Parts: sequence; structure tokens; C-alpha cells
Amino acid sequence: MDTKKKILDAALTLFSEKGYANVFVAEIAEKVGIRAPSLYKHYKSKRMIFDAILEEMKRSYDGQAAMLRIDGNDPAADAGKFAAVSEDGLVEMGVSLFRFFLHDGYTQKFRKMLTVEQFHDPELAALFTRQYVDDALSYQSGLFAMLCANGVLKGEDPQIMALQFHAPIYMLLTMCDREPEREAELTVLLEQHIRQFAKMYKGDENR
Amino acid sequence: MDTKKKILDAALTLFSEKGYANVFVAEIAEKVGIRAPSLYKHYKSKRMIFDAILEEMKRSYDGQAAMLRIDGNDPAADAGKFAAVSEDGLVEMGVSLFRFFLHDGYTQKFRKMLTVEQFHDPELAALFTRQYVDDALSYQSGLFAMLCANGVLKGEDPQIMALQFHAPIYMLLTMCDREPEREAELTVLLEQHIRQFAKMYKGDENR
DNA sequence: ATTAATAGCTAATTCCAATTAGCCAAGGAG
DNA sequence: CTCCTTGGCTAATTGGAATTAGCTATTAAT
Repeated sequence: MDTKKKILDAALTLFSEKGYANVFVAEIAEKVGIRAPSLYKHYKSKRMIFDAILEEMKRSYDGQAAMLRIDGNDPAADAGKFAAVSEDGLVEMGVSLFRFFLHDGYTQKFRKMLTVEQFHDPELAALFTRQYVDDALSYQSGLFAMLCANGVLKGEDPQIMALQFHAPIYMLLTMCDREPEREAELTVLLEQHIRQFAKMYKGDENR
Repeated sequence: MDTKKKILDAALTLFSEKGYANVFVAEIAEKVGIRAPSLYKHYKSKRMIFDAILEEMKRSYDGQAAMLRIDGNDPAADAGKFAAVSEDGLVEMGVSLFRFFLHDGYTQKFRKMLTVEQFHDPELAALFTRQYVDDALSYQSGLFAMLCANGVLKGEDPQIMALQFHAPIYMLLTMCDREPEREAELTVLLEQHIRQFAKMYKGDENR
């Protein structure tokens, strides 16, 4: 039952691992437990499967974005939480969010697939940048602006703060995508990064 | 003449734009100005062309690494230069290095090709991480350690400093790879990032 | 109970792209 | 001058992978 959904999942997994062109419809079918021609009862062509995945991706983006935003989509609301939280709390939060993005099958596969297909189509390129950079930065900018206004953090340009916070995290994430065996080691770096960032923008007390 | 070299260039360009599997040998040939079967006078197969590119990439890596290292491969030697340089000088330096990596055809195509093929083969994944992350970080760590020892900068963990310096730059670079029309806008961010970073780790004088 | 739609299968078919065969001109070496 | 190597060409050949044809079992609706 719901073979249609199973096909999307199987295809997404394969596309994210090998890229669209390197996946045979027969492979997708096998993963689903049927034969290749049966796929065509559900999708008109291989391309259509890809397109359906893209649709899915766009639809689910709000869901992912919500996750990215800790628990809401209003930086102002979140700022209070952060203000209250300790450095350790911040680390805890960052690490668990990182782990979620790294291990959640859906999220990870979307990310890998977009990575691999990003140059095929300007639309995909734009989607990629929006999803993994611009939106994340714009949310975090708002958050940092808030925290600066509150006097919790000290910084002049929230956008740059966001870039400096987000880029290292994203880099570590993609490293784990490539070499999962390094996760432990890189998680340590992540933690140190967040700690250092917090300290740095906390104010002037050095230590 | 030197068709052999022209083939590699044409193939690299195409592979970086569309990925190995989406490029037909006929396209490569056309770009070179010959017919597909003639390619086989130079390379045994399409795969061999790819492999030759990889070889080239590995061989030329030292060259690229040297560039990355400003002008040498010894952080200690470079540290002096940085110590002397002004904040503006640092920005100038960073921006021009960024521009080089962004526009140098060879460098850019390698980067894109590795990006697109990174999950096909663990060897490529490792190469990617080494080339664009680990080596850069390890060099920069050395540099920052030096500058901290000199008292030019103030920071506790050079490795984290390197991560925080390098990751934003790399992120901006890949954004330009995807959407070249945003170069101007992103260059401004780059500049602000470097400036902010320098200020931040300069010492305690806030402003 | 019959019918019609659904979703699977095997066996074609089709298409396309890599590679091979086999021919030919140019040019350097003996 | 002839020979042989080099690098190009056109015209097959091959192989593989997407898609189509056409059959069948199941199930839900009339």
C-alpha cells in the first residue's frame, strides 16, 4: 500500500546517494519491491519522480524551516529563550539541532540531493541557497538583532554575526555528510565553536 | 595541437557544469573540434578522461595549496606579513584571494566537479574535505597560533579561530559558484566579515 | 455476479550513447 | 621514395536502460 510514497522515498534515497543520472529505474523499483515497469503505473516517467520529489521538498520546506527556528518562526519570541539560557544550554541546543539535521533521513537526503544536482538547473541553485543560507541567515539575523537590542549580546552587525555563527555549523554538517565516521570529532568542534562564539559576543569580559 | 590537453579542459568544463553522467563524449568532442570516435585515439574511454582529470587535480593541488597559503607554505613566514598589515590590508588580501578562487577557471571547475561528484566515491569525498577544509584549516590554525603568540591577535583556540574565519568565506564562495550574479553583494559581506573578524580578535578595544 | 479500475508481471521495443572497425591523409624517419 | 605512425573521419556495432504492450489477479462498486 501507498506504493506511490514508497517510490518517492526509495528514489530520494538513491538520488541523494548517486545523483539522478546514475540511478536506474530498476533500482528504485527493486528498493520498493516491485519491477521497473510497475513504476509507470504510478509515475509517467523517471523525470516525473524527480519532479514529485522536488514538489515534496518545497512543500515540506516550511516544516524544516520551522525546525530551524528552534520552535517557532518569530525571532522575537525565541530571543527571550536565548536570553535566559546559559552558555551550556546554548551548546546543548545547537548540538541537538545539528544532530537532527544530520540524522533526519528526509532532511539529510534533501540536502545531499540538492548538493549534487545544484548546477543542473538555476532553479535548484536558487532553492539551495535560499534554503540553506539566505533563510537561515535572515532568521538568525533577526534573532541576534533582538539579543543585541536586549543587551544580551554585543555586536554591531547582526547579519555578519549570523554568517559567522551559521557558516561554521553548516561546514561541519556537510563534512559529516561526506564522512560520517568523523561525526564525533566534528561535534567537538561544533561545541567549541558555539562556546567561543557566545563568549566572544557576550561582552568584554575575556575569559 | 595538444588535443589531449584540450580534451581534458573541455571535459573538465562540462563535468563541472553537468556532472560526469550527464555529459556525452560527443559533447566533449564537439567542444574540442573533433568527432567522438577520435577521442579514443587519446583516451581509452570516457572513464579514463575522468581519471586523468583527477590525476591532474591531485598533481596541481600543491599549486593551489601554495596559493591558499598566500605566498608560501610556511605559516611562520606569513605571520610576519599579517602582523604588519592593516585591517584594510587584510581585507584587500582576503578579497583578492577570494576573487582568484572564484574566477580562476581551473580552480573553480575542480571545485564544482568535486562538489557534484563527492558522494560517488569515498575517495572523492576525502579529497574534497582535505582540499577545501582540513588543509585550509590546518594552515590557518598555524597562522593564527603564530599571531596569537606574537600578541597581534588574542584568542584561545587557533583551530576554532580558523574555522570561524574560513567557513564564512567558503560559504560565500560556493554561493557565488551557484549564483554568480550575486558576486557584488556577497563580496561586501566578505569584506565585512573579515573586518569584523579582525576587530573581534584584535583585543578588547570595542569600537 | 459482473464489471471496471488498480497495480502488478513478463516480454518486447526503442532509443541513445559509448565504443569499435576500418578507411585515409599528413608528415617525419629510414 | 616508401613506410609507418598519428590523428582524424564515417559508418557500424553494442549494450544498456527507459519505456510500452499486453496479460492477469485482486478488489471495490453497481
